[in-house]
Amino acid sequence: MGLTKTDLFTEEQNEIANMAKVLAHPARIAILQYLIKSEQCINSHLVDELGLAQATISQHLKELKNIGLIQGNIEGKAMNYCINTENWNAFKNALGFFFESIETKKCC
Amino acid sequence: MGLTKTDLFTEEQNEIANMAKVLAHPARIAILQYLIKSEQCINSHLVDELGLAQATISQHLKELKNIGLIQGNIEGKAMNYCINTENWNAFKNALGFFFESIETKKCC
DNA sequence: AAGTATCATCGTAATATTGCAATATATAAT
DNA sequence: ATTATATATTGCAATATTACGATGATACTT
Repeated sequence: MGLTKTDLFTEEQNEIANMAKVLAHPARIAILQYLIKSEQCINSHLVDELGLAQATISQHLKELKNIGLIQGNIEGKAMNYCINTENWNAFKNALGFFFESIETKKCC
Repeated sequence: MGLTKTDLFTEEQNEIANMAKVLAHPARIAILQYLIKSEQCINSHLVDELGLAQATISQHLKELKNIGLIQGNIEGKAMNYCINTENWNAFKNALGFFFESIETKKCC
């Protein structure tokens, strides 16, 4: 079916899954790493850097922007994307909280 | 096309994406949270807990097992799944490292 | 042995994601 | 105004993911 039954799960569970989904593609990881490294960039740089078509990269950027991990500012005919630090930290904390929630106990 | 071009990216980028992909479904988050809470469980408990079909849950458990986040031990006719603490920590560190890699700088 | 319980696998249907060419839009340069 | 540059959007083809019924495999029960 391909249709996730989100109504079966808590809001928290759906949110964590949605955050993870945005990170679930190497191109988006590469974009984020490039943004982190260069502090800012424009789409055209990424086309050379990643080797994907311009349309594809634009699509990945859109997803990153939708979830709030990056933000874009128009600069002439170019587009300056950069990390949204506030949301980046929110992501880090949410996923960090999830991973910390385990108390190391014995198991089977 | 639906086919990720993994050869364009570094091994690290593909690994992070693959880790995120496993977390990118609320059912798998729910399973992990349930495992954390109850220390162990069997498939049949999860069917009651989650409201998904047994086949579906078995499929999600397989993905979690493949990536190493959980491990299963046969116990009679039941199956004891539990968190693989070692790999759990590896996940936590890898994603943590990724999120820490940013130095808070000014931006656009 | 026959029946029951638990979990995995297979086959299939439906939706989602990825990728790109073509096109649209907007600004800068000439 | 026309052309060039940079990015977004649209439409489409192909693969991936999700979900589940049916079936298979295994072990316990009687």
